[in-house]
Amino acid sequence: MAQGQLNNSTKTRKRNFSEHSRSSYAKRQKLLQHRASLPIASVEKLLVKEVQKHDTLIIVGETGSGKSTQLPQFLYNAGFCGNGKLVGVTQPRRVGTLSVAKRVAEECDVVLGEKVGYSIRFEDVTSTSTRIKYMTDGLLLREALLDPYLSRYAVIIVDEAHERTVHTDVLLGLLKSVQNARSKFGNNDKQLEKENAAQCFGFRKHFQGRSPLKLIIMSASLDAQMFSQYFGGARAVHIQGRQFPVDVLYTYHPQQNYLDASLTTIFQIHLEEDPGDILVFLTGQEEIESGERLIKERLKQLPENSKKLLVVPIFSSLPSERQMRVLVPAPPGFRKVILATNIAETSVTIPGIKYVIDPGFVKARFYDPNKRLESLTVIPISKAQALQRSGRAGREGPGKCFRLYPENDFEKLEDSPKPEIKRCSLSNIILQLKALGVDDVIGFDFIEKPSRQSFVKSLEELILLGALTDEFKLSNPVGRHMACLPLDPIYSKALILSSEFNCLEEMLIAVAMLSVKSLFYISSEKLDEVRTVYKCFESPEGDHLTLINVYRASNEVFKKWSTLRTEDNYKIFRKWCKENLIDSGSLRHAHDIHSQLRRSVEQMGLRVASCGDDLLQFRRCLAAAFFCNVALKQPNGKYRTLANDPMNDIQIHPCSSLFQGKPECIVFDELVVTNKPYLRNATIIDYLWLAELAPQMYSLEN
DNA sequence: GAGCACTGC
Repeated sequence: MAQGQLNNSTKTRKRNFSEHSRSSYAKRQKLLQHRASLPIASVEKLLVKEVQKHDTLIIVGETGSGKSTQLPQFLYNAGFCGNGKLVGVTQPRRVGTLSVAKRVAEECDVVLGEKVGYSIRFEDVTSTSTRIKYMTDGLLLREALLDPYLSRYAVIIVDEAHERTVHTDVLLGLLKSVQNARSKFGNNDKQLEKENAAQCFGFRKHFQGRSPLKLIIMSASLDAQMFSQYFGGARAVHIQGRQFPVDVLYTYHPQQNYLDASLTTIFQIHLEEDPGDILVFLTGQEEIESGERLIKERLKQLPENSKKLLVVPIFSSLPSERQMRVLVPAPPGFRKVILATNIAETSVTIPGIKYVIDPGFVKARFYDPNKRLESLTVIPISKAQALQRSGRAGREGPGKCFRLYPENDFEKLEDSPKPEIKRCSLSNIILQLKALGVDDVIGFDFIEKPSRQSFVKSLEELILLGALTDEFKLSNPVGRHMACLPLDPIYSKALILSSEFNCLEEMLIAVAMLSVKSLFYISSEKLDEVRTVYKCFESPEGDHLTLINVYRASNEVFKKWSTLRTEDNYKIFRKWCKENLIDSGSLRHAHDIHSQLRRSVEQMGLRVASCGDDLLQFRRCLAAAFFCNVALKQPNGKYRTLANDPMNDIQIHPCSSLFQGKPECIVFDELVVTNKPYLRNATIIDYLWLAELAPQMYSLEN
């Protein structure tokens, strides 16, 4: 696929060269000028020297320093890619990866996929000539499963490390041990080779990985100290950024109602301050939608000849076309006010912002391993987030940030948010580490270690699922197969089991659909409409079957487009989605996941068969895999989970097809607390199946 | 009878 793209682009370039040569020359001059003006440009030699001198380097680069685009080029030019080795750069997000790679390819004047390439899930735009490779951190982790010493890389740069995603944290630990092992091989110590070979499976094939690995961690300032300590006192270098000054203003008193205070501030800015757009950080969809309504009401009360204000919302579950609206400049005479979640902190950069309003809160997810319970809670932001938010006002010129809390409250904030690894289930991480040859996962060198209880609960789950033996070893073939699939262990188990239940075809669809969040875009106005449409797909036996119905209904129009990618076929697909109030991006994503999973299970030699109308088989298979997620109806009509720390009085989520029917016994996908605890994506099972299908957890006497 | 930040393989 990458090859095809390469050829195409090369042809296009040749054909258009004469027409575009003049404008592309000008564009290139501009690019080079921009490069030379970056703060990092003046320290190129110094940086290269530091990398040559130290195996690990922490680079603290402020926004606008050019570190992500320039440093890899410096290293390439300094000869770090000798012997066909690569400079790898990891990023936490797909879009970021792609856009930096594009930019660098332009700067190097090469076709993307040649010297400069990128690799993200579903898209590998690299070739044998690629030397600078941008990728998501999760993908490099997957790569480590195949090549435990990451022997192709001379340098690995971990960008945005301060965001502390699970992938980044695991990657840091892994890179530390790979670096250690590779420098030891450099000393040619046979005994150590043997020891390490025992630790990392697949080692014998990878003898090339003997040269030392250079490691560069790029971070924001507040966390540099911690990274340096973690890497044994590694040297930290600071690079100047290029930001405009931002005036930070605080309130005198804490605000009771921050939404109300935000509105007051919006109008104050709108009526009294110079032109420039406003960015307001709120916590969720509901808050943003009511904020939008309230602003429009207040606007009506302003005198007719007042300045105009355009309200634009943005949050992740908004379909991407509507998200794009924030990038469009306000029409003449209008000031734009953007109501955003923390999507605008890192994922989306909005041009034209001069004013930021920061109430100081964020919605965060937490996980309770004992109850297997996720919760979404509004909490105060950290200092790092507050700085990130105010920085959004100074990208194009001097700006102002209004923090809706007193200055001494700022001092009380945590430095950084709690890293994700302390807020999620460890089951998947443990499985990955085991597959990488890390036997003692609790002893793994995490930069911050999750709680012991969290390890214990996930280890228990993996043993119950049959992924680990009673001696905590990865089982063969079940555990190995599960580790190969890019899924949560329960989903992987469901796929593996379903080939025995003759319903792998159905389970592939169900798992792909469960992996995609927010398939239906639901704004508060369209609520009833969504219900009516959803009814056509609804299965009385539960949501898993409903999801399968949606997928199958879309299959015809999707297949038509995916086999012949014409604009017309795409329109037909989009029209179908629109009519059924489904987010086309999400559905497309589900189809992509489905085909990736299908390839994987076929490679494992599993038999892809359909159970046809025998849906009992499918539900029995769900019970056999999701036995940790079973709930029983209580006399009061609410539900009780059967985990070892059970929870009472939970409701099936009202969007479920089982919400009204209230069956006796269900399996569910998630237990989430928002305003109340809810069970999401439920399907009816028979309680009596459990003793037969999951005897490891349900013996007959219980 | 309800709406859930953000990512990723």
